[in-house]
Amino acid sequence: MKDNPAGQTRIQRHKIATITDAALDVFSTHGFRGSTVDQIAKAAELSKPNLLYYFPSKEAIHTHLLDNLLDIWVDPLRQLDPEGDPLEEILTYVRRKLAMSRDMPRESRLFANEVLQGAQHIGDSLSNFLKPLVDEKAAVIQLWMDQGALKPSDPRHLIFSIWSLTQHYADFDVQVRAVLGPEVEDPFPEAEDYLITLFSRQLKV
Amino acid sequence: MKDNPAGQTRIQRHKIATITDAALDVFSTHGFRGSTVDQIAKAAELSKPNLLYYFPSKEAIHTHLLDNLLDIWVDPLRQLDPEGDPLEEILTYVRRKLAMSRDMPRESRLFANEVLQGAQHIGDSLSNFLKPLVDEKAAVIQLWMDQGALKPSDPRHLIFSIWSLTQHYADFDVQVRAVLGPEVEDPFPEAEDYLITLFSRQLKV
DNA sequence: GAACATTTTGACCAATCGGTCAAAGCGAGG
DNA sequence: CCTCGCTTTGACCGATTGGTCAAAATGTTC
Repeated sequence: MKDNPAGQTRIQRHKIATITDAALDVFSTHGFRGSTVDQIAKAAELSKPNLLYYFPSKEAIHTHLLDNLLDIWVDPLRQLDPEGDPLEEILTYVRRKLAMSRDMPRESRLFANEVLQGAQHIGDSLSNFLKPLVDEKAAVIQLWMDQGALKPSDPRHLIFSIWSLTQHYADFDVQVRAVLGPEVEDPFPEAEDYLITLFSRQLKV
Repeated sequence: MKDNPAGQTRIQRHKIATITDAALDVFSTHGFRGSTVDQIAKAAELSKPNLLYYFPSKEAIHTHLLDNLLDIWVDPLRQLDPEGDPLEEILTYVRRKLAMSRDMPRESRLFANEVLQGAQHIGDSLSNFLKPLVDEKAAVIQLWMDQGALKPSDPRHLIFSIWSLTQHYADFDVQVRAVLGPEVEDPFPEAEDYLITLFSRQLKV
C-alpha cells in the first residue's frame, strides 16, 4: 500500500479512472445539471457513497474532467509548427482536430456543453490559457500570410472555423447522421475530404 | 372574452408569449433538465401554479418552443432559390444564417442543447422534415456544380459547414469573446467578412 | 490470527424537483 | 348589487436530488 508520487495507490488510481470514464459518459450526454451522481455511480458500477469516497462532490468530478480535458483539447493547436510548411501545417491541424471528433466525441460534447451554457466552470481558463495560445498561433499564421505563403484571411477566425467545423461532426453527430441517412455509415471520410478541400481553397496561394 | 380561431383570448396569447420568452431564456442557458419550472415562472413573473395553468407541464413548454423553432430555423435554407444566381444565393444564405445567430442566439443555443444531448425531442423531425429539405437543396446545389456555375464539392457537407460556422458565433459566443478579447466589441462584422471570403473561395469558379 | 487502515454499504437527511388542489381573487354582464 | 367564468395563489404531495454517517466488510502487515 505504498503511496506513489501523486499520493495515490494503484487501486485508487484505477477506481478514479473508472469513475472519470463513467462521468464522461454521463456528463457529455446530459450536461452537468442534467446528470445525477446515481447515474455516474451506476455507470461506474459503484454505490453512490462509494463514489463519493473518491470524489468529494459531483462538482469535483466535473471539474476534474474539465481540467484534464483542456490540455488535451488544445494540444493539436500547440503542435502547429512555425517552422513547418504553412499549408501542410494547417491541413494537418484540421486532420488532427477531426480525428479527435471521431475518436473522442464524448470529450467534445462535454466541452461543448460547458461552453454552450456559459463556460461557468472554465471561463477563466479560456481567457488566461486559451487566448494567449490562440494569439501566439494566430501571429504565426499572420506571418505566413504576410510572407505570401498563404492567402490572406483573419487568422483568429480561421482557427474558429477549424474548431467549429471539426467539432460539428462530434457535437451534432445525431443531426449529421439524420440528414445523411442510414446509407452513409461513416460520415468522417467524406467530412475530411470536404474540409481539406475547403481549407486548401481558402489558403493555397 | 371571445375566442379567436385558435381558441385563445388576447390575455391568454399574451401570457403564453411571456412564458415562451422566459422559457427560451432559461432553457437555452441551462438545457432542459438543468432548468426548473420555478426558474421559468420567476423569469415570467408568474407563480408556478399560474404558469402550469397555461402549460400542462415543463415538457410541454419545451416541446412548444422546439416545434415553433424548427420552422423558423430552416427558413433561410428554404428560401434558397434554384432560379437565382448560384454563388449569390449561397452567400445570401450564409448572411441570413449569420444574422440569425446574431439576432436569435437563444434560439440557436436551445437548438444546440437539444441536438447535442441526442435530439430526443426532435429526432424524428430531423429525419422526416429536415433531411428531405436538405436533400432537395443539395440537389439544386449539385446541379449548379454540374453546370459549372460553382466549383465542385459535397453539397450536403457544404450545408453542414454553413450551419456549423454561423451557429458557432451564437453557441460558442463566450469562447469567441474570450479569445478575441474585450477590444473586439462585436465579432459579427469580422465574422461575416471571413465567412463570405471563405465560401467565395470555396465556390467561385 | 491479532491489529490496523482502507474500502464499501444501507440507512438516512434536508433541500429541491415537477405537479396538484381547493379556495380565493377578479373583471364583465345583468 | 349579484353572478358567472376565468385567473391566481398558498399550501401541500410524493419523488428525486446531492450528500452524510456509523457500521460492516475487506484487505495488509506483523
